[in-house]
Amino acid sequence: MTDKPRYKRSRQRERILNLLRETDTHPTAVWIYDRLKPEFHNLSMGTVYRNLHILVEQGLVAKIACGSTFDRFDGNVKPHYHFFCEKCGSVLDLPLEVDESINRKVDELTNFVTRSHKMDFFGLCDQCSSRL
Amino acid sequence: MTDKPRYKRSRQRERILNLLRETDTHPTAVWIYDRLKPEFHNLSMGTVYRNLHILVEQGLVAKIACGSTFDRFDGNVKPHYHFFCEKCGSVLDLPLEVDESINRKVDELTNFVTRSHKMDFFGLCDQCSSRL
DNA sequence: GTTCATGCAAATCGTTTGCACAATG
DNA sequence: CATTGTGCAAACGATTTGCATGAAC
Repeated sequence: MTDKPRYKRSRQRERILNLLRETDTHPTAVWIYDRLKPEFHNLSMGTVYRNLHILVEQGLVAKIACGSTFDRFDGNVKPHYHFFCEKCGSVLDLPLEVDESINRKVDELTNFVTRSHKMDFFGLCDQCSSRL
Repeated sequence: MTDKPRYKRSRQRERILNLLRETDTHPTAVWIYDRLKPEFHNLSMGTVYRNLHILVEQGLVAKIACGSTFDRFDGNVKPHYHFFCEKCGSVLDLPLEVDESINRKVDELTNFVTRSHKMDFFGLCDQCSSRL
């Protein structure tokens, strides 16, 4: 067994975290890469992914699994629900309150031990629905 | 523009559908492939994926996007929620009623037009929680 | 100076696709 | 016979990893 790593600071990781905290667009790894490339002109996708993984592990960033194609990342780790626009593909935060009590409801109906849940909504966003 | 295809019957596709209807384990493409390989000894993953895609398009099968790694498929197309065991990885159906009214609630709180939602629960399944 | 992070390229994994041939209607 | 389905292998896209070098502590 190897010891758990004690992470050292890295300019790249700090910028990735800042970037994620500055936006609410739930960026992809390439989006982050493209944004940071001018700043770190030798940046590689490996570095982006490695740091995203560390940030998720540290609980500073959330990974959003949307479909099976690619991941998005969220600098907002407070529990909240997402809306996926089926037309433009954007991912938006919902002002809907997170209902933690529903976890207990599942426990009552089953023999499972529920730790969390997530809820995703699908449809047309603000912009796309007004352009119909 | 090409015309929409008029699907012909295929023994492979019929077996895939039956297989999915006979199980509630939400199989992956490889699982289906492995099951059907003895029956069709020249079966290829391409055929499995192509047929799964057609079945989804026909509304006979649902694709379950879990995480970003691989897909699972569900022969039960009636709306229902899923439970993902974080220990053994199994995916289970929940006897929780699907709350369609929550879509309208999102519409009231936003300017979006919500067509559907999905809810996934995470924790320990029956078997895994009793073995602690 | 030991450990962790980086950049690069190659590898991996699930899935998709082009093509020649077989099966369906 | 016109069209769709199959098997095979190659291609794909997102992500991961091995390795030598560089930065952090």
